[in-house]
Amino acid sequence: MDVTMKDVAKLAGVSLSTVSRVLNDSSLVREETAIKVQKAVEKLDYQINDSARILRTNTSNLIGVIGAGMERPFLANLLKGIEAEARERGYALIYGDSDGEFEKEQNYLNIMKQKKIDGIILITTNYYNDLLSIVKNYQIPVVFASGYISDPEISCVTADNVAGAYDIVEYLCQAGHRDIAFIKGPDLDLLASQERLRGVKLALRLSDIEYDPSRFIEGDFTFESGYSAAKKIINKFPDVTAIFAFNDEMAVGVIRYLKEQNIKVPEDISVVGFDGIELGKYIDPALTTIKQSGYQLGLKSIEMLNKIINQEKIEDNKVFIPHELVVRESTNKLNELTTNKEVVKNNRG
Amino acid sequence: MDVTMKDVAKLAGVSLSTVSRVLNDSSLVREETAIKVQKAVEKLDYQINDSARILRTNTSNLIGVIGAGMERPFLANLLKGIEAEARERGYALIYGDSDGEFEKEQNYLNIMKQKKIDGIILITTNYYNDLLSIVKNYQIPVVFASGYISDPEISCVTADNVAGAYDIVEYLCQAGHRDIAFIKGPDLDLLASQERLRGVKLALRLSDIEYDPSRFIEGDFTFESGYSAAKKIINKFPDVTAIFAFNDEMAVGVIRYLKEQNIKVPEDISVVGFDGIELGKYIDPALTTIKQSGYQLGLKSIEMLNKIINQEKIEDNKVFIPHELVVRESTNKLNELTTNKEVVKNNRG
DNA sequence: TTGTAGGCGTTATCAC
DNA sequence: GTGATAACGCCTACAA
Repeated sequence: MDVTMKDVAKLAGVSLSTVSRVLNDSSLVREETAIKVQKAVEKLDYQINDSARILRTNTSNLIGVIGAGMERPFLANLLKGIEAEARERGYALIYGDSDGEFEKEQNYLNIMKQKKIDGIILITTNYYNDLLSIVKNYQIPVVFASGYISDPEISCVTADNVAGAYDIVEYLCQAGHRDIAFIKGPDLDLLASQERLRGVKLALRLSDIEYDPSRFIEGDFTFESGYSAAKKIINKFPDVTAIFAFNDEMAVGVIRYLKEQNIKVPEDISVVGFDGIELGKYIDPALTTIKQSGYQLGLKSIEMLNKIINQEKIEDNKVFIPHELVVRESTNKLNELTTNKEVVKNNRG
Repeated sequence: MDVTMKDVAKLAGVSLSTVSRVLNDSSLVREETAIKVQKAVEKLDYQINDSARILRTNTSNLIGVIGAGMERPFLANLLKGIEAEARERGYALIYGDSDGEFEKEQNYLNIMKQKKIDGIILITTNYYNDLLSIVKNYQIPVVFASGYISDPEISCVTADNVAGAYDIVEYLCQAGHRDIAFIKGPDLDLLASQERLRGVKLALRLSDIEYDPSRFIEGDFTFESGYSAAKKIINKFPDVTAIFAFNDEMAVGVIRYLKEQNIKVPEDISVVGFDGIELGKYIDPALTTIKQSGYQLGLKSIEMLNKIINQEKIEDNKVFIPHELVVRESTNKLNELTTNKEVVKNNRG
């Protein structure tokens, strides 16, 4: 069996409670005694038994994360940010992937409840409404990190997808593009993709361009889906001058397809993405996109969750992280030569 | 307070022990009673208190994962594979990023021990020897998933980095390249990068090419480091005909730099990577590389760990996952035209 | 300032 | 088949 407090107490020649006090930095213990205990702890390499502590205190310093498709670069960085900030604040992470299936989400939620997690970060986009009612019922502090949740009781941290999509479409329109095609996320995605869609519609309306649903091809945020969506677009709408893929990976797929067809980017068709993943700087042509920081998103999510757990006052439970339009090489003004400069426009925060 | 077994027992009109038996599928309980209990469980939406169970049984169904740089596509897929297979086998995951720092690794190891994890997957490459001695001392089942560990007591699952690197260098040599430059991983990486280096040396020797250490530039597996390493290479060795970056992201960085210098890939310089991430198919030119499946690696790691935990017999505690040379567009034979076909050569495993 | 004792929610060992 | 009851290791009144 492992070393327990009892062993430490015996070695230090004090009682159990004294050991406990020392371990919990209770001030009411003589320095001399504390040192004795510390020495015993080190000598025995004592490690607290977390289960016993949790059982007793009902608080675990454990945060649950339920996500889906976290291998996408943007989300991988989100997870990294979550982990770093959670560690910083003394939480450990228990992580589950739902594959976007409600049953798995539900399942993880139960497991996490059983483990008495202090709070939970949800990154799912499909069945979030069902999830919310479970979470509310369980009374677990929760922060959504994958989109805007209108329910006033629920906290969320997210990029402003509506504004971001608006910005980049406006940019295209101002560059003279009117014949634009779009690659959405999965129709099951009720958050980011829907929000970006709203931003697009808004920008189109203000530029006096008719909204044509048939110009929105469904993708699934992978390279491959961008590639095949591009094929459909080129076949159905040979006159497009610009394509907006709702994330960078799909935009990369688009660019690949266009190259194979000897269609020049940006001379023939401009291509833009969303997210601003690192890769976008290195493909050719470098990708014009809306940049947001997944890492930052993760960090802010934990920050907010921590406040909720500690019942601190929260000014606003809907938080937007900054985004910016980054113009690189994959876009140009209609009937103009390409400019290769990287320009940062419109940095909101 | 939450619903406990006591509440269930009361509602079902049975004793605590009976409830426990039902929950643990003990056969020695009358069907009738079992149903009564089940109903009470559902009615109260009873969830077991995991801490109490762990405290009592000393087994947690929890697997710890300590990694670093997990946002890299290959490793993100590894994590995905780990998660999927762990879930499948009834484990939950507790995940920590060490940033490649020994102190953080050590710290997570302690936290995980306190949580009574059943086993641990280590994906770190720097201080693994120090980690190993701690893990051994803690007597926790462990599987390494980031390289070959020679210690016969330690299990590992990994791609055959030596053979993979050998294969791709041999391929370059057979295509007539003798003037090759290399971009290693960080010198701190004592596993994958070192192993690939060994494979390279072997292939060079067999092709009768002198090993010149100055032709090995240190990178850190990022796009950016590939980009800047390429710059150094072109300046120092203007006559190279091929560059082998030790992972795909760096290879993408190389290709970007070469394009900016109007150096044609593969006509002027062939470029190869390692890992076979999805992206490699979509950049232009598509990347020749050694492909291995991170997902598969994760899956096999959990499979092995599960066996160790259950004290099942293990035939071989060193497992290699398959790799294959995938020839795409970024390489050609010296003094020949590019071929654009994707060819799978040498699928071992 | 320190020690004693009860209980957190389970499981396991006894009896019945 | 079922039911008491004693741990598991820790925290926390309360007592000293």
